Amino acid sequence: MPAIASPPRKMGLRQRQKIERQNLILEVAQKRFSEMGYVDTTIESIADEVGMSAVTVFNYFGSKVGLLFALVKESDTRLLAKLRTLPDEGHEEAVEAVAEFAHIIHDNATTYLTKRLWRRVLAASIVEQSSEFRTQYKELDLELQKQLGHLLVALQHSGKLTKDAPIVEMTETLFMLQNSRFVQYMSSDTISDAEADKLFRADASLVLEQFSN
Amino acid sequence: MPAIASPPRKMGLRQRQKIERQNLILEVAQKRFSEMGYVDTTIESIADEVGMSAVTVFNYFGSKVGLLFALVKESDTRLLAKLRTLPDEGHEEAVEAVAEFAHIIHDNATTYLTKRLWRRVLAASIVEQSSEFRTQYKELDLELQKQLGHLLVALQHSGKLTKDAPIVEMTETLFMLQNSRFVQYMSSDTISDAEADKLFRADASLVLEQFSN
DNA sequence: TACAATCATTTAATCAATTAAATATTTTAG
DNA sequence: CTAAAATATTTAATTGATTAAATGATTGTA
Repeated sequence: MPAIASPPRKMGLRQRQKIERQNLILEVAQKRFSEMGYVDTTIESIADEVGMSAVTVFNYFGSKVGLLFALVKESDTRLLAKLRTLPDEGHEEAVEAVAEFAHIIHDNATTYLTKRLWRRVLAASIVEQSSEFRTQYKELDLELQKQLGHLLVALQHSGKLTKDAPIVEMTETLFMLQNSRFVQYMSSDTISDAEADKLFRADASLVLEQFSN
Repeated sequence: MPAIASPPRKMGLRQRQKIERQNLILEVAQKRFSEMGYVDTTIESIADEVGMSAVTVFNYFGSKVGLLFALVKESDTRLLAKLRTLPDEGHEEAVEAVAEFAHIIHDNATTYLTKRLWRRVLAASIVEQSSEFRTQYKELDLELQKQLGHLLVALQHSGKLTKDAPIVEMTETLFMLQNSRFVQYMSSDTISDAEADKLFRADASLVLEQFSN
């Protein structure tokens, strides 16, 4: 996996090194977290591999979950890029389109982090009261929901949804459903992609059907 | 808050003491967790108050979250008792009935544990891979979903829902929604009961409306 | 170039959960 | 009633994240 940002020129040595080091840490963290799992990866072991002290890693990312969240941030960036192209494509059915939306999210998520790591992320996003994590996570959710909203509007314009469909409420409810199916999917080691997809389609049908053409 | 079980007679001293001690620990844990929060309550401080060693507490409940989950179990027992009486009462509307179902869950939950503690519980239920916690939590969910199913069937029988309503799918989807609104409610310190209620009603309407009489 | 102010990194300490080893209590069989 | 077996409890490590104190490097300025 590639580093996030390349160090821009015209920057003090300090800044340059900082970014380089951060990327290095992220790379190693991603590898070790994925291979060994979150708990069995000590910050020290990461620090050792990149050749600095554990406290330095700590200083960069604030805490162990901070490090994990930094990884999530990378995955988010990519996800949003992919999603923004979605409403343009023509879809046969409203349910199709919404299922595709969900699929992109799942696909992006599992490509970058393991299910076990996602569980950590989800747990942390619930529990870390104030701190930036929860905020950061909320913002992503909000952005995703907005994208889903765009999608529904596009579907309405292309006549796949009726004129009187309550877009705002549907967006809200569908997003909730997508979200909880995501959690369900990540929480289970046995559920297949196909099953997860099927479950969400059933949800979406119940909500969309009455306003579909 | 009362102890869960009273020590039955005709039981070795050991068994007797065990139950007494467990209850004592639970009582103190409940108090300290609620007052100080989960992180700022050390097992040691609980042990001190009940006059035993920290390791003993550990032995009884396996781990710190184990102790928290033991508290949840108590709350579950009460919840199920309350819910089982629900389908009997007559309801004006399907949405009403389902909203009441959700309300009972929220009410019971907040009566017994603080929101902050619930976040810990939710997080742990996601993250504790195999171990009994996840299993235990799943079982409760299953039982709750079953109750919701009963409720929908009752609504159908009393003519509040149409004959052709797909009960199974609706139960599944509504339960997912209820669950995620619960998480949302617990995750936010600012959202009011009324707001949470309103959000879930909107969800439920979207699902139920087309099959309501 | 030199030097003070900043910022980074490291080494040393803390703190709390968990685990292991040692000790004590109950139970049970004779 | 008593000693071995079974079970509980405690005291003594261990471990790993986080924090504090000390050390080192870089930058901006005269």
